[in-house]
Formats: sequence, C-alpha cells, structure tokens
Amino acid sequence: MASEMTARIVGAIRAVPKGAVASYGQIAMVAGHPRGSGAAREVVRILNALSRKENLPWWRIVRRDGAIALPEGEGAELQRELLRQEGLVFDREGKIAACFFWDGRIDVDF
DNA sequence: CAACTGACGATAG
DNA sequence: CCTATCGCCAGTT
Repeated sequence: MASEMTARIVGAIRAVPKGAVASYGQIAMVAGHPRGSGAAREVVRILNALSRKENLPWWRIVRRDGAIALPEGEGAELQRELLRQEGLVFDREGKIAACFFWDGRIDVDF
C-alpha cells in the first residue's frame, strides 16, 4: 500500500452507503484527518489513482456544496446519471440536497 | 532529485 | 457574494 492513510480513505469511500453522497472533506475526516486540513486533496488523489483499480464508488463523492466536482465532459454527466439511479435528486442548481449527505456514521438505510 | 499538480475546503479580505 | 491563499501529500514530470 502507498500508506495506511490511503487505505483508510479508501475504506471511508467504500463505507458511503448507496443512495447517499459524501464530500471530500467528509471522507478525509472519517479517515481520521482534521477537518479543514488539505486532506481533501488526498481524496482527490486517491480517487484518480484507485477509483478504477479498487472499483470504488467514485460517483458518490461530490463537493461540499452538493455540486458535482468533475468538469463537464469529464464524467459529470455519467456521475449524475449514476446518482439518479440510486435515487438521488438534483436541485435546480444541479446540486444535491444536504439531506442526501452521508452522516459519517454507519449506513442509515433509509 | 525538485517542482508541479490535483474531481477540495476553510479562512481571510 | 466573490477572489485569493494556504494546507496536505502522493504520484507525475
């Protein structure tokens, strides 16, 4: 492994329940990093490096404000599609409502 | 080996 | 409300 923290972040990403989304900072926080630190960038790195390899649910990771982080044409459309399939709804601004964010706790299975 | 780069986030101005 | 900066760190160049 690249490092233990990488593994923890991967674990956190995998822990996001279906039908919910999590922000980069949230993942970092769950992985044991202080909030506000640049750890969110680690999540970015990991997604780019392992989303495919480790088969991670990369589409459940969005911006803190609920917007899709990917640039249009880079998979944003696909991500929206996948999230819709999980029952998520986008508001008029193309953002996900706060109530869809993962609690950071164990799955809540609605 | 040094510098740059990210699908970010919080704070300050 | 918006722009500017720093923080963090591994993979790339």
